Amino acid sequence: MPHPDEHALHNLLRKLQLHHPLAADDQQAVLNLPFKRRLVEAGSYLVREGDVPDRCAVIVTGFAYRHKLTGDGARQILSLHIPGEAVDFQNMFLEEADHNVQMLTRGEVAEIPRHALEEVALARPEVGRAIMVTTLVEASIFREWTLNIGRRDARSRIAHLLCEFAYRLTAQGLKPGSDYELPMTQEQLADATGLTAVHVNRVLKTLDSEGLIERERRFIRIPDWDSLRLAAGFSELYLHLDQMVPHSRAAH
Amino acid sequence: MPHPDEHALHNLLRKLQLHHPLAADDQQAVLNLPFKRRLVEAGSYLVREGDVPDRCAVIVTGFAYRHKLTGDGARQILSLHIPGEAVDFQNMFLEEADHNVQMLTRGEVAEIPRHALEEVALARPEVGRAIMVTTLVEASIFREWTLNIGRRDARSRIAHLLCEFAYRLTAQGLKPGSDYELPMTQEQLADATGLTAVHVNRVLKTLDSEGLIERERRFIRIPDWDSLRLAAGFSELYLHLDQMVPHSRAAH
DNA sequence: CGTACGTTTGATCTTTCTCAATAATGGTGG
DNA sequence: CCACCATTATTGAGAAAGATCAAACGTACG
Repeated sequence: MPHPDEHALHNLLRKLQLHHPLAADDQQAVLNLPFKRRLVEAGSYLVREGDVPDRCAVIVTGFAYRHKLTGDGARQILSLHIPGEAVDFQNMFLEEADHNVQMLTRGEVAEIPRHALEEVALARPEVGRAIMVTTLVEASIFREWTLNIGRRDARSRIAHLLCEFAYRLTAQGLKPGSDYELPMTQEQLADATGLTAVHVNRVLKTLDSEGLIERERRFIRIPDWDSLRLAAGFSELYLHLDQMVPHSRAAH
Repeated sequence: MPHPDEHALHNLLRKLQLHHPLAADDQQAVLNLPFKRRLVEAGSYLVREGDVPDRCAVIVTGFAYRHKLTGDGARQILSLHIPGEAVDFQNMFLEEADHNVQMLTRGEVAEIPRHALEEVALARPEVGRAIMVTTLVEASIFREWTLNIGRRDARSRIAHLLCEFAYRLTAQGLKPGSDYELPMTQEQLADATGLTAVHVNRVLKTLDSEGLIERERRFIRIPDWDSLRLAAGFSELYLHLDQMVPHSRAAH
């Protein structure tokens, strides 16, 4: 939950500046963007394949995921999204959405009209660039997921996803402690890693018994960050968090 | 081979306009970009992980691929690139390349200084938008590959890659006939699909014996486009080739 | 407090991988 | 043009990771 009187786009600004710091007036321009707050249930769609995007949803609270389906109805989750992230940069300049974005949990989004966003991006080159950079970082994460699914075994894949999520939460200032909630069912975890739910369950148990993670409901605690990183083959360079305090240091 | 007196950036312009048509003066601005031609051997690197990008390579002739490696040295090919494609849009606005781009074949590239490209993108919003759109389409292809590797079986994966390559060649005007050369070893095909070379070989033979493809060296002929599409679960929407003549119609 | 959803577990099956050997192919120097 | 070498393609046999099927167990929430 954000502080009640905190600006709904504060998190978006934070996210943009993770990759491209902005001057005070550019910051203000982002915060001045028009938007409409909307409460959304778990499972509700923020974007549907085939939609013509006319607005851009920013997550204020809650979590979302991007996915697409094969002709046979198999689902692949393509990315996870946390508060502060704009889920429509990927679609905004295209005619038609090529995938779905759905809420993982209940939450709140701020919807910014597309034209307002385009106007600011054009009038303020540094804001435009911040959007571009943020979009490119997302593409970098897509690539890492392809590597993860294509070339790592089940144990590493899941460990990698757990590392990435923790890292991104920390970067966004959303993870004060050494544990966090991973707001996904094992079925969703399976669809994110190209596995089956049954196998995900077994791998989670293995990671648990190996002492790499501790689980309580969907809360994950990572007792030894370096061991999990090793198991995952995780390297955070692809997140392009240049100006960040490294997670491992923050955790000590 | 391009016509000898054809402009080296002609193909880039064509590619950009596949997704976002440009006015005459914007077109001219693209063609006026400064560049240096360079001959490159098969296997030479256009981008290396860790590079600070200061120029953007456009493929004039030949083919390239994008890839990254796990800590254990396993390679995942992330995308294929054909003449006219700019290989560095993904890195240009980031501090540091997070993956490699390597030539698949011998060929020629035109290297455009980064600052010149940024200047044009800024001075000419429509060119900037064309670059943005092209980059987003690339991201869409990354997502389709994740789906392909995560949720399709080996046969569909390979069929899908064959469909995509044919489609993109056609869109770029590089495939006049009903066959094409797929300039990859089976090992590279394996790294692109998350399989092993041995299994790729077996699947290719299966596709061949099923009559879905005919092979002669690395030339692929697709006798019945619709059957291969079906086997692949291929739908071209993710390529965002809005203004294109559909391949199936062009093939009739 | 019951129902739907999510998790856990076992048994068995299948795809794909691994290892290993052989056969083509293409390019190179003589 | 030919012989040679390195790379790539093909094939077989056996192993393994992960999928499938099925059932039981938890637990959140209306």
